[in-house]
Amino acid sequence: MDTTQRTDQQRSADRRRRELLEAADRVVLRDGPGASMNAIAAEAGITKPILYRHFGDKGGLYAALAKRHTDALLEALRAALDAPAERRERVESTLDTYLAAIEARPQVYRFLMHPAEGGQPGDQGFDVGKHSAPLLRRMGEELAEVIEERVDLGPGSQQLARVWGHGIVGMMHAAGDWWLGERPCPRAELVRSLADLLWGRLAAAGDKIGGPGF
Amino acid sequence: MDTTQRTDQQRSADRRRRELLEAADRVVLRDGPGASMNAIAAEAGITKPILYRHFGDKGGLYAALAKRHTDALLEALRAALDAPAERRERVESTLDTYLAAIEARPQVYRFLMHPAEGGQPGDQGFDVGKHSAPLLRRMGEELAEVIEERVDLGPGSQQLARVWGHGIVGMMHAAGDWWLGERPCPRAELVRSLADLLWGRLAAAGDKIGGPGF
DNA sequence: ACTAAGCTGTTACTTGCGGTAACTGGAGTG
DNA sequence: CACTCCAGTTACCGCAAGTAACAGCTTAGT
Repeated sequence: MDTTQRTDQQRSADRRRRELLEAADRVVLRDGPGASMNAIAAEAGITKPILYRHFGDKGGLYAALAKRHTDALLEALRAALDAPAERRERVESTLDTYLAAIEARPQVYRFLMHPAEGGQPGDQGFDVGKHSAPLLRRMGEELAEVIEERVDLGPGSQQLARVWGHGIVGMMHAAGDWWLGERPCPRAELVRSLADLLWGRLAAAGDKIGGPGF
Repeated sequence: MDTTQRTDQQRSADRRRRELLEAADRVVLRDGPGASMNAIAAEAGITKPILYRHFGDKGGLYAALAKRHTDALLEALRAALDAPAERRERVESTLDTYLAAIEARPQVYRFLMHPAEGGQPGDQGFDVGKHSAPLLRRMGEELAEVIEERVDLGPGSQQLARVWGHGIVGMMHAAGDWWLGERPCPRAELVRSLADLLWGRLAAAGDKIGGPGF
């Protein structure tokens, strides 16, 4: 027996797991994030307990599912973040990468960020909250690292970089979410507007009429 | 019959509704957002169907509950936003108001923003997603209005103001969420860091060592 | 005073989900 | 051939949302 056999089993288990995840992906993208375990199992051509053997509980499946997309997105963002270019260009490219991703696959995005939507009444969502947050947190932490590592911020730089990392990610996320819902302008314009904000245009702008402006 | 009688009934109904909401508030703050309708009804000293008569479904109760806190918070933010002071001071005051609010009542905050957490396995959360978003959206829109109304942004100012409104709110939210979880620094420092970010300090800072920084 | 609404409240039920226990059939190994 | 693993199944439990259908009290109409 042994190592070879074990690896064989493990391989087949891993393959199965991937198949299950792909099936789950299809269902979630079709039925929205409120898809039931039964539905996912049916799509995969099997029944519930198998899902539970592989993923523990619904949160586990959700986590595994989210991890795939999350990792892919983070990879893309890292690339944009590490590209050789000036800071402004790099910021814009990162923003654009993120926005292009959520624009290209809004279903995935809504699953990651706003699970437990789009269901009929009586719908109970996934095990929300433990997974959408992590994506934003991870993005924030990664951005913080890059900032701290490349930008000279003087004393207290680490703290500052983390605040900024999470703050910028939140800005990107909220603006992207709103933009995705209303599509008030082309992507490039949104990117430029956000970069302008980060570049201090709010502080530089003059007051409009009476009294001190915001 | 009629108006007088109706008003009487309506008054008593409204009072009842308020009592129910207060009971729901207590339960949600005690048990987390996963509280069951049964538990809420029990806290109010009555049983489920009454809740359903008053609020339609769980989403309705949730919405009503969220609206109270949301309105209160927005009121406070409006005050900070409209105070007579310079722009930077006003921005800091608004940030501080928001952060003070979530710091003072983190349970309420988590209920508004991250419902469907803190439950045991098998817990199905509230009807998430339809309510946490609205708060952020409303804040974003209000901020956008204030910006557009007071800051001179040249052509395309309305679009730009909305982008910034949602972006800034998202920044505040994400940074606040992270800060509330880790408490890495006093509130005042967070406020200053975020204001610095909005004031373009990221753009102004120099690169650290090799190559163009972020 | 008696009945008819109309309110608040109840108990008891249905439905549908997440999650689990216990059984079934087939493939490899002495 | 017996024995052990597995993938897989059916059938079930618990629990929460939501819904009848019924019970009592207050109030109005005649």
